[in-house]
This record gives sequence, structure tokens and C-alpha cells, in this order.
Amino acid sequence: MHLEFRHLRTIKAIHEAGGLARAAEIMNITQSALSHQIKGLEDQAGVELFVRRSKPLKLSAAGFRLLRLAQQVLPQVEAMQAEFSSLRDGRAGRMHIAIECHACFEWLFPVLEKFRKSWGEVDVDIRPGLAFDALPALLKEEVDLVVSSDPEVLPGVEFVELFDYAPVFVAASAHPLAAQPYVDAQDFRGQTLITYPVERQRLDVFSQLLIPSKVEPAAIRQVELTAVILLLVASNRGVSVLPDWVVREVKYSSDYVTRPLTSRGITRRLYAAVRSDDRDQKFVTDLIELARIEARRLQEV
Amino acid sequence: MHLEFRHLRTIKAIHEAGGLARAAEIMNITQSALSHQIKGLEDQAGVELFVRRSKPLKLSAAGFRLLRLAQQVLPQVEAMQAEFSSLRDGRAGRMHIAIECHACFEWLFPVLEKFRKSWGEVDVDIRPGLAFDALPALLKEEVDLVVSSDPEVLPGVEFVELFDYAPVFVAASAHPLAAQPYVDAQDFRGQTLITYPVERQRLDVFSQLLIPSKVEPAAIRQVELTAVILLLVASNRGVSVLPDWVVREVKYSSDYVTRPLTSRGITRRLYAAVRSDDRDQKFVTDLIELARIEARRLQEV
DNA sequence: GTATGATATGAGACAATTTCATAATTCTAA
DNA sequence: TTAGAATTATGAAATTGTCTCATATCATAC
Repeated sequence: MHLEFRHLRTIKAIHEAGGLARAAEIMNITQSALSHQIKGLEDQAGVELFVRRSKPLKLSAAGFRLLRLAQQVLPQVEAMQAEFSSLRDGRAGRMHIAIECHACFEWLFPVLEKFRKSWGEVDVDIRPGLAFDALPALLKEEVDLVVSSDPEVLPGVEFVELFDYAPVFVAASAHPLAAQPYVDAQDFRGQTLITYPVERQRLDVFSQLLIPSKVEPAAIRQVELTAVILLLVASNRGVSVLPDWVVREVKYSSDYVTRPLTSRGITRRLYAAVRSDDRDQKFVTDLIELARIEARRLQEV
Repeated sequence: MHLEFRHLRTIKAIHEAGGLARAAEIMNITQSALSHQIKGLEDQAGVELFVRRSKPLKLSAAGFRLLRLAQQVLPQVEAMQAEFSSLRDGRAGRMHIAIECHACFEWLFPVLEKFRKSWGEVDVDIRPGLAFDALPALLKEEVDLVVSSDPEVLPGVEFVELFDYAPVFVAASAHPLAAQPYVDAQDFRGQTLITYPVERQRLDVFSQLLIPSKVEPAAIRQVELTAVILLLVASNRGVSVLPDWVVREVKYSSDYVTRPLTSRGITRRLYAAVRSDDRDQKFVTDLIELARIEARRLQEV
């Protein structure tokens, strides 16, 4: 049974127009074509679709069943086409974000919350669990944006600057290092360092400070959640280094002290990696703008 | 955007097969054809449906949207086709019944109740309100069976005998005519006759007895519901004539008396009118058989 | 870099759909 | 009942679209 959308539209039109000739008018097609069409369909289906005894062609029981299908299916198709047209002119799209940095959740959530309000038709998601091959995933269109602090030169991918931040040393206020105005690589000797559970290269403390200085802490404890890290730090089970937008919330708590890394402080830059094709999509630039604003808000205090 | 079912099947197949070449195999079609097909679709839609950067062709965000449509729509189409195939081999169908006689509800309901059990796929309905042009409606396929006691010769329509019945006189046991062993046309003179609200020609009392004898009752009261007619008769507000399958339930009640019409009794025959095309449909003959059985059951007491 | 597997493209063959012209119905109203 | 109008059916030719075949191009892995 060789059913096509054309047939569904025909059935619907004949029913609405109340006859084949009128339906042909509406569809801008010959009456003959419609006649051939339904004849072919009836032959294929082996079922009479219309009552021919009466003159303005009328649907039979089977015809009504087909009409019902048309009434179910055609709107679904139109809905999809509407979405495609939104997609074409950039009102809709997909924004699946991969984040390489654990702590980024803190600012990303509020950003996405705002984003959702302006871009209801964009399908937003955060995809954890591909911390390391995020860039290949970006190229394969498995994700649409990667938050990263290690820009690479990669054809088809652009790294757009998001904002600068400082990795900051955090310890319990009772901790000996709290006495110093800043901490240096050497100060980590003998300390227990609490980090996110990722490779050292991806952790600012290591890549920017300890590896260059060839310093090894006494112990490393890996913890998934930022809140838990802070908890452990507060109870003096170790020290940590976290981005400024995270320590903000404990900066003025008497339980913690926060200190710059090195006398001059360390500054890092965060990037959004997007495919060059998507770079100029309105909702992409908008998301990046929102991220900058949110970061500034978290850092200004 | 020239979407066709073929495209939906293709999208689905490519997704399931995980690539275009494999999908082509499954669909018994050239890989080339599929390539042309999706290219055409992408041009029309103005949207990329697949990610071409990676080699085993993969769905893009838009492609997934289309896949979702395919997964919604294709099963609906298959369901309809299954119904059509049921229709072709007679497991499904429509059985909209028009009844010309009011009292037929009494036996028709139990019949349909049984019918529904054996023929779940048949769409059953009773269509009241076309008491008089039921036969034209049958020809126009607005209904599929007409219960009638006045067979006509009509091309394309067959009258199948259902069962015989007797119109029976009913009165309150206190009524004077209760003394007689049977009632004649003349006995209706001076009586109040309670009937269904239809033309005289369609009422057995008139067509079979009063019109031929040129007798006019003192008054006629028209009542819709059988139960109400019996109520009025019981309280001696008039007499009535009802089919034997109806009076059965009051025959042994002390409130009523039932008497034959004329010394020999009057017999009528009920027919099912169906289109000749449908005459041999299994579910049609089955319904007629059920009707006969039910009538016999109601009449045998 | 080359081999291999996968997708794209162009031209021609083929099939399905539409149109045109006209026939055959059915309906309507006198 | 019978024109006449309106509606649907049909056949053949034209058109359009889809598929195949052959081959090019591209991606990936070794």
C-alpha cells in the first residue's frame, strides 16, 4: 500500500471541500489527478475509500479511518516544519555544553537559567562525563559548546574569550599558612591538597604552580563536589585551590582564609570553544555574553 | 519542504543502521539513492540533517527532530494499514444500524452487547433520528443495516428475514376489554390509544387493523418510551398495541392483560435491510443470526 | 601516505504523477 | 421525465521526480 502524504492531504481536502472537484480547486491541481490518485490508493489498499453512489463524493468508513490518520499526522508534520523554520532563522537550536572544569557548574547554572528565559526554543543541556575528549565531541556535533581554559588551534573551532579568573588558595582560618599574605609553590610541601578528581594537567594548581616548581604536596585527596571540598578545608583536613568565583562565598566567613597564589597572583582565562559555523548564531553570542556578565557579578565582591 | 514517508523511513533506517551504506542494504536500494534523497531533503528544508564531519553519517540536532517525527508517524501509519487489512478480510468493519421501529431497542441492545464480544474490531452504533429516510441513508452508506418491517424492492439492497412477531393488545387488568378473549378493530372505538410518536402507516395497529377497518380511536396519545407507555396503560389512561417481545415482561403481571388482535391473531415479519455488497460479510450474517436467537429467547415464554 | 571504507555526484533509465481532452455518471429543476 | 448542469472517470501524452550505474571525493586507520 503505497501511501504518501499527498494522499492524506487529498483525503482531507476532499472531505473539507465536500467533493473532488472543489478539492482539486483548493489544491491547485486537476480534478483528474485527484481522481487518478484516489483510484490508485483504493486499488493498493484494496478498500473503498469513497461512496460513489452519491454524487458529491463522500468518505466511506475506511475513508474516515484514513481521514483520522491524516488529522493526526499532518499537524505533526507541520509542527516539525515550523521548528525547522525556527531553526533556520536562529530562534531554535541546540546548546549542549561540555565543561572541562568542575567548578564551572557554579556560574554555568545561573547563566543557563537566564538563557532559557530568552531562548525557549533552544534545547539546552550540560553534558558531563566527557571532560577529556570534549573537543572531538564538539567537532562531531555531539556537543555545541565547550568551556575550557586551554585554547588550541583547531580548524573549524573557535575559542572565544569568556573571562579571566584567579585560582585562589583556601585553608581553614586555623591553618598555619593563614599567617602569610600569599602562598607560594614551596608552601604546598607537606600539605594535604584537595582537588577535583581529574588529571593534574587540568588543575590550575598543578599546571600553573606545582609542576613548574617541581613541588609535590604530601598528599592529594580527590573530591567530586565543591561543597564537600570546602567542608573538608573548613575542618582542616587539607587545603585547596579554587577559582575566585567559588571562594567568593567563603571569603568573608571566619572559618576560612583565602590567599593569592604567589606574590603577584596567578591569572587564568576561560574560553568557550564553538564550531566556527555556529560562532555568529544569535543565541551563541548571547549565551557567551550572559556568561561574562554572571562571572563579573560573582567576582566583583 | 517536500517531505515524504520515504524520507522518514530513510532517516529511521540510517539512524538504526548507523550509516548510509548499511541503511541502503536494509532498504534494498542503492546507497546513491539514499544520498540523493537526503541531499534533496536537506536542500528543501534548508537544514543540515546529518553531521558529515564524521564518517559513518550521523544525525544532527535537526536530524534527530526528524527522527522523532518518523518514530511518531510511522507506527500510526502501520496501525492504520493493519486496520485496513483487518477490513479486507472481514475482521473489522462498521455496523451502524438504523431502526425504524421504536420497540426494537428492547431486543437490539442485548444483541449488540453479544455482538461486540465477538467482533471487537467492528465499529457498532445505533443511529436513531432517521426513522424515515433510513433506506436512502443505507444506499449512501451513512448506515449499514436498517431494521424494518416493510420490505421494498430496491437495487443494491436486500431484505433479510429476521423473525416473525405478533402485535399484541395491552390494557390494564381493570379495563373492560380484559373480559374478551381477543380484541377486534371495532373494540378500539372510544378507546384512548397510546402509540410511539411516528406516522400511522408505520404502526402495526393502524396499518394492519384500524386503517383496513376504517376505525378511529377516540384519542391518540403519543409517547416516546416503552416503559412510559406501559406505565400509562397500567394506570388505565389508555390501551396500546406492542410487539410480543415487549409485552412478554408484563404478560404475567397482575396489572396488565394481553390479548391477541383479531380471533386469529396478527403476524408481522421483521427484516434487516443491508446493501447487497455487505450481505455476505461474516459479521453481518453473524449479527442477523444473533438477532434471531435473541428474538426467539424473548418470545418463547 | 596509502589503503579502505563511506559518502557524493552526474547522466541516463525508468516509473509515477499530472495534464488535457473527453466520456460517463448523477443531480436538479422544470 | 428529461434537459442541462455539475460531478466524477478514463486514456494517452507530457512532465516530473526517483532510482541505478559508474565514478569521484572524502574520512579514517594503519
